[in-house]
Amino acid sequence: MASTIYDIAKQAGVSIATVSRVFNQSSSVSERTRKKVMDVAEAVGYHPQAFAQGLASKKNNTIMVVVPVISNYFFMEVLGGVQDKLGELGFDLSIFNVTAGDDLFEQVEHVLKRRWAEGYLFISIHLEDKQWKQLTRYNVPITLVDEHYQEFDSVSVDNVQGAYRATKSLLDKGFRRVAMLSALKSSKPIRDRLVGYKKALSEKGINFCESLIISGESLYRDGFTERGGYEAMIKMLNMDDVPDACFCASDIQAVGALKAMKDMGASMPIIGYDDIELSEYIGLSTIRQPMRDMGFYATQNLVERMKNHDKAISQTIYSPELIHRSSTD
Amino acid sequence: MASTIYDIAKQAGVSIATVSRVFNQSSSVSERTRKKVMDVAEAVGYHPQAFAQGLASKKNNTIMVVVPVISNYFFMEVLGGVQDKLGELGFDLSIFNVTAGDDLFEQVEHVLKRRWAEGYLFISIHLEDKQWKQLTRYNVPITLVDEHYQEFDSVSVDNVQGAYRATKSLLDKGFRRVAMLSALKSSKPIRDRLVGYKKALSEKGINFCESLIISGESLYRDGFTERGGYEAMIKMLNMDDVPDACFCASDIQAVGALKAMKDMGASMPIIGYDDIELSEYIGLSTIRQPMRDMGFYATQNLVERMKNHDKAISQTIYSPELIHRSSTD
DNA sequence: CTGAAAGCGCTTACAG
DNA sequence: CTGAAAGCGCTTACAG
Repeated sequence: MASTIYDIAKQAGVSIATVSRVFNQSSSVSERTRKKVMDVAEAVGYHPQAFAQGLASKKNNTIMVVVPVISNYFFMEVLGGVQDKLGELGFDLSIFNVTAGDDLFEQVEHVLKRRWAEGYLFISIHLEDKQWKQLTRYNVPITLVDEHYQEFDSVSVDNVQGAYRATKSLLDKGFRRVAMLSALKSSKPIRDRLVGYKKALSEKGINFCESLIISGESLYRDGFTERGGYEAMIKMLNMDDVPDACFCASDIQAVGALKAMKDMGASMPIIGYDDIELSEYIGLSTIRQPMRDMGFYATQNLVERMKNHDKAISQTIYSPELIHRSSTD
Repeated sequence: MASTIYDIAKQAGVSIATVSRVFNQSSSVSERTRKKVMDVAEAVGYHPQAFAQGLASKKNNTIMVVVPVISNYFFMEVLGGVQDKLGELGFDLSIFNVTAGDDLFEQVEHVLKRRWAEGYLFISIHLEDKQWKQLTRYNVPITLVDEHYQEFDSVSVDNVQGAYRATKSLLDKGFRRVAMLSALKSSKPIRDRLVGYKKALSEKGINFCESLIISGESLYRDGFTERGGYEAMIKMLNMDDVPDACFCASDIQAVGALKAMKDMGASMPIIGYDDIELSEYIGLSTIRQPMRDMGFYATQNLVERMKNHDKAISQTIYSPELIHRSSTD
């Protein structure tokens, strides 16, 4: 049977308030009392219980991360940054994984209502403005990562800019028929990246051609998978008029695309998006999103807001960086 | 101000016990009463609060996963499986990330003491038998993944066997100087895999040679990184007597090794370990660990134990499978 | 089927 | 610096 604050209090000959104070550093307790309490606590292996502390203090020292799916390179990297910061600050991490089938907004509201955490980090959760607006009434610290809404702090990367740079880098090399290896068309990153792609084309006076936007059939993880990239590239190589070069919506899709080219004995310059750790090792040119930094900074920002609810809202937008490697040589 | 069970009770004209019952499905409440309560609850957006439920019921519907580091392919895959199962069962997921610098056992005890969860999944947490033994006194459901101790349920893969098969596959092809691209020597997986490697050698009557066990310098994540593999392969290629073939302790290291070979204009058959999703796409031969299944099954097992503390302890050991791809052709 | 009441293990003004 | 006491928002026998 685990011991409670009452057991410790009795054994140490003090009140439960004192025991509580000892475990909450801050308050004043004489060194002698503190030691007495700690000795007893250690002897029986006592530790305050998270529930009870949470109920009584309305704090639980927990940050909740809400993501679409954990097993994805982008989230993995962002989470790495989140953890680095959280470890530093001594907060606990909880993860809520929204499921694909059900209503996203409902799930998000559910998380907020249950009040599991003191602060929430929403990673790649895309809602409509009026839905975000509704969430403001929960009046709880929220930081958005890879999304943007004016009433919450956010940390994101300019997707339009990134896609623009990627596409432009290909056009600058003289390629004219530049395809975009896409994914689920309705997804936010795809929509933004398509805009950047078009922008680069039009700047060069090249007409946009719908048939050059190609995606695979498998829509698991919205198509941001090796398989999605593989399928799309196969399609591309089977076109009557094969594209000259290709901008891939993510590095992981580019990995699949590379395999497809190999299997088909074809070759074409391609550039990815993300710069996952792996890309350096397979020589993939790409657009770098500072994923780890985003997670790190977003967490820091969130904790600051938790301490000061009235601080001005900050929108941090990273500039994506073009990374040249052999895949576009 | 969020509403409580009292507000709902008052507005619905019932007792708080009844409101509580409505939210706990199980108990009997007349359809009329239930509806009345639900209507009010919905109107004000009421939801029971996790803390209070936890305190009162000693349950919190949460499973805690304890891992060394999230941002790692192996854990990511295992976590994917955990999530699949958890979603199905309606449990919440919490993650505790043990930090590298501090005492592992202390951290693990800390997690258990705080009683955050109803069940714990320890992934790749390696302790000594007597330490595991000590944890049994917490008397809480624990399932081990990628580790083994007789008093807890566990799900693991036979590392000795896997390394043996990998090495043997190379020897069977006629290679004699087969190196092992290693990582932190003191880590459990490395120790086990070394045993399998040696076993395969001795079976063929080949002497074990210490100088063929090579690892990189960077020990971030115990050396299980692209960089670790890269550095090790560079060393290998610079040896006076370059090995004929190489068994890599993980796929991710193999990715680095492949790059090193390319950079050095060298080539050598290599086989990895894990079979991360990527491997198929880069043609890496490897030993498959069913990571997703392991996470899935371990979670199921844990939940079963949570429901029945007295069920017999089960040790599930998966057999690693040899996957042939082009890297060993 | 429903209510009154005790209790879960803490925190935190309020006094002293 | 320390204690008595109220309260956090629920659950759950116990009665009826």
